[in-house]
Amino acid sequence: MSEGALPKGYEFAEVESHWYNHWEKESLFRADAMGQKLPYSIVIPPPNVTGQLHIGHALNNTLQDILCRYKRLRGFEVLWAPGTDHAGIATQNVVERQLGAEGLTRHGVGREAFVQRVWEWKARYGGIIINQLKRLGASCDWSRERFTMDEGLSTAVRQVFVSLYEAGLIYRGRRMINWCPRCMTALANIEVDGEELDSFLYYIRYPLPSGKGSLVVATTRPETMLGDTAVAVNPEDHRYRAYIGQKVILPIVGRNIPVIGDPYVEREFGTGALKVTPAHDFNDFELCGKHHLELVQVIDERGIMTEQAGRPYAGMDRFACRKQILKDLNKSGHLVKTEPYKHRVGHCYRCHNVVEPMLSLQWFVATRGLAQAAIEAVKEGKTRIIPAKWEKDYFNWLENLEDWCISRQIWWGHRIPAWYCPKCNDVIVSMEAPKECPNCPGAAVEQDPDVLDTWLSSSLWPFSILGWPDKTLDLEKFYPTSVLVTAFDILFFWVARMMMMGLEFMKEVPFRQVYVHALVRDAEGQKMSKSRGNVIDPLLMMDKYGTDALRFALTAFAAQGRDIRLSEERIEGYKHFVNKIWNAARLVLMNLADFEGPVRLPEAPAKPWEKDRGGEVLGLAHRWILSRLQRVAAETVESLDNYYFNQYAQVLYQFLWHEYCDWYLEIIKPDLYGRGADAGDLARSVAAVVLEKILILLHPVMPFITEEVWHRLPHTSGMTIMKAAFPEAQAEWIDPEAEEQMETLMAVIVAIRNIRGEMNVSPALKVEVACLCVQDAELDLLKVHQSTIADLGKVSKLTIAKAGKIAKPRYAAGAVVRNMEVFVVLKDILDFDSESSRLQKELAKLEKELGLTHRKLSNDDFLQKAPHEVIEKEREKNVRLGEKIDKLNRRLEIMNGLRESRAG
RNA sequence: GGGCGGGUAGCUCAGUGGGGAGAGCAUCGGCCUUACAAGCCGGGGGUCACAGGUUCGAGCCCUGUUCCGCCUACCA
Repeated sequence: MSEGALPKGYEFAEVESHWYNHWEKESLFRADAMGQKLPYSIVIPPPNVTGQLHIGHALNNTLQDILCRYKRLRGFEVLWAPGTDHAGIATQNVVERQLGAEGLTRHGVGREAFVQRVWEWKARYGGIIINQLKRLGASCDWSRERFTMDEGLSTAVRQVFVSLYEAGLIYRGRRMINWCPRCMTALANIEVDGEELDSFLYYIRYPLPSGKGSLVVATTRPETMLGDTAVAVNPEDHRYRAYIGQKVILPIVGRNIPVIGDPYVEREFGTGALKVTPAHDFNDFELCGKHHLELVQVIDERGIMTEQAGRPYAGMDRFACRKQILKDLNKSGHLVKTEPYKHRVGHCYRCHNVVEPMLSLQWFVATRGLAQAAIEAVKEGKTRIIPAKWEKDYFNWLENLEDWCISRQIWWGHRIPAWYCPKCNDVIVSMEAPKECPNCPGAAVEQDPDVLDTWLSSSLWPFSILGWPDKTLDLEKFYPTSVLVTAFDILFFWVARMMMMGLEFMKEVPFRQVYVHALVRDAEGQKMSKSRGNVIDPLLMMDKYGTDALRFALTAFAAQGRDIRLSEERIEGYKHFVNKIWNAARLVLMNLADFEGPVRLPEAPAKPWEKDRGGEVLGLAHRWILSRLQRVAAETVESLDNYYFNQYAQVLYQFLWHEYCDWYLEIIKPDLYGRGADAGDLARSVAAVVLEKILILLHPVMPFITEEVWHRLPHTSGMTIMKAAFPEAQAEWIDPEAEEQMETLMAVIVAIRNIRGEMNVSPALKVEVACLCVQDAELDLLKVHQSTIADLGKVSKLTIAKAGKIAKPRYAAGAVVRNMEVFVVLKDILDFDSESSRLQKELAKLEKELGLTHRKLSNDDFLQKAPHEVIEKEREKNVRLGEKIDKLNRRLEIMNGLRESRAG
């Protein structure tokens, strides 16, 4: 990858692996906690150790990488701290499946051996996602890579548990929780996904013992009737008021159960009568407490009907039982009717099985106080959520937060540091295992078999990854972190909990800002998922189009507050942009190959272009491109500082392609080829310098091609682009005059091309052009740049004259540009009809515009109330349009005259 | 039920203090012009969902309607 002319094609695969290895070898991602630079830090949202890089990761990490690379270029001490999450249930499930394939079960192999298996699995496959992140170009400091089950992080978890327990913020209690019968563990409320199901509402008759009358209840879960211990009605409901206090017979079972009154019951829903199953429903459990009802558990932890469900149901699967019950109720005439019904049913977020509400002894975090602090920190602006609309959801969630169930009945995870004495039943919570019960000398204690919710360890991530509970230099330098970059789907799972824990244990927010980015969806707006089969695999995309193209595509679509609809074609499209960069570089470097002189940009005095630089006066195109470069640099900073990633991508795309390539390089080609007046070094210097700056500006989003081309530039002498100086915008190079003049010049050229195109003149054919100017300034401008006009407009003979000094060419198509008239002479080929219709079309457009300005200017209210500048602008526009229209009208008259004379 | 976001060119979307409707892709026409056909040059295409309102002026602000998407909730 040496200097010199570039190969014809850009070989991204080779380049990407080469440079990534180089960066790692040179430790360019490593942060120095002792460094003097200002810190900028991000902790990665740790991917599951079982994870495969999906498109969401690709977006998330591309954005983080952009920020990190950008901040490095701007002189910050950047730490992007990476790692993976042990993902308790998910990982356990993966290894269980693996065991299953071998005909084994986790209970069969036993706890210790199973956990050993998981570690082996992790050693073997845990690095996959990390390598995929590297493939993406992620500039994480891998020397600081952590895993949530590392020794240090495990210590942090225990420390947190013990502290919260001692502070009374962790407690153990028997409560109603969500239970996954597949994973065989408790879940936190947030880990339950409500999925809408097409189901049925079943109406079941509960007769009165007297035989006279009955109550009909409506339910979606008929199998739970086996555990009913009451029927509830609304006490205000006159239909049922008389039943309150009486008993009804539970069909099939034959048990008498009371009818109770409670305002919780909705009169309008179903029949207005509700069957109460306290052991299997959150609300029914509430009623049970309030009305002192019995509690009958008919479904067990595996989702199997219990003995209490009675024959023949005991031992049946809960769904099989539902079918059987319906059959039986139907037979006995208790099933009144069945109607289709759509409702939401809780599913395990890991295995998607239907969860069961269950009464269970679990550990909880009391969240009220922690949540309050997390709310206040955002309200006080200590942490800013961007875009701000997410703050509302954040507040809302925290305000309604219930206690967090943190114990899981699985084996893979941080074991709960609680021990029980079988003799005195005391609970000992401590960092290390106690040798014996402190109350009962000699009594061995047993550790709680459960492990902690994965999200508990994740909630410590911003400080545990930096070494807490030790007082480390990393914590000192990099906590609080600068920003957390995440999708909204883990705002509550993770972000809110990090806020709570950070504030509790560090007494300081974990991050100054939270940037919430979009979700990547497919082209139809559907969430990407394997089951839908609509996933775009980022690895495949990198294989096909290169990492830079994928990153650029994601970035270009990362507008705030909107989901991304991604399709493969768009990624492919940005491969063209990568190609464009490569070819622009080829052109420049081709001409630098034999370039002896130093590549240099003149120093920037107050007005650099007014000084004679040893015979080299900076020409218009150079002044213009350098001026535009300053603005683009400023826009880059503005975009990235505000997380307008799409704007960042688009500004650079536009600048490189449509200004630098389409105009600047085209204009200086004669110089590069040694034919122009300004021949030589200056054009090469400016072209190379601007290219170099563009590469730096693009580097955050396209790290690979920028580094590769950078090294081919003659003056970078082996230095990495990662250590280049960021091209801060320099006001003294901003040159409004050059911008204005270039615009005029470009407008003239576009006018010529436009006529050629519309009149179907072959690009191979050079034409004669006349430009008639009113103003001296424009006349001079065109004269100075006549060779450029001739080159880019493909002009054989260019006449530039003061209006009125020469006659307007007769057999020509014309256009009005600013105060000038541009004519393309088409002596033999002019088609009067098409030219006249072209002019008419143009006229119609202008007249419509004129009508609008005219209406505004004849409106007194407008003249009185609008700001002066706006009125002035409108007046100028009015005059300009009027003149243009006059000219076109005259032109049209001539055209018509010519047509008649030719016809005659 | 509540909340949020969206409806702008054929498609996907920008439009971040109200003041001339934009881009990319697609499409059409013309070009192998020695960086690039993965390219160059040019063209066409929009009642900014609908209806009101505020304003001299609304894609943008307000109200209502409608369609789509998402999030949330204890009507079983």
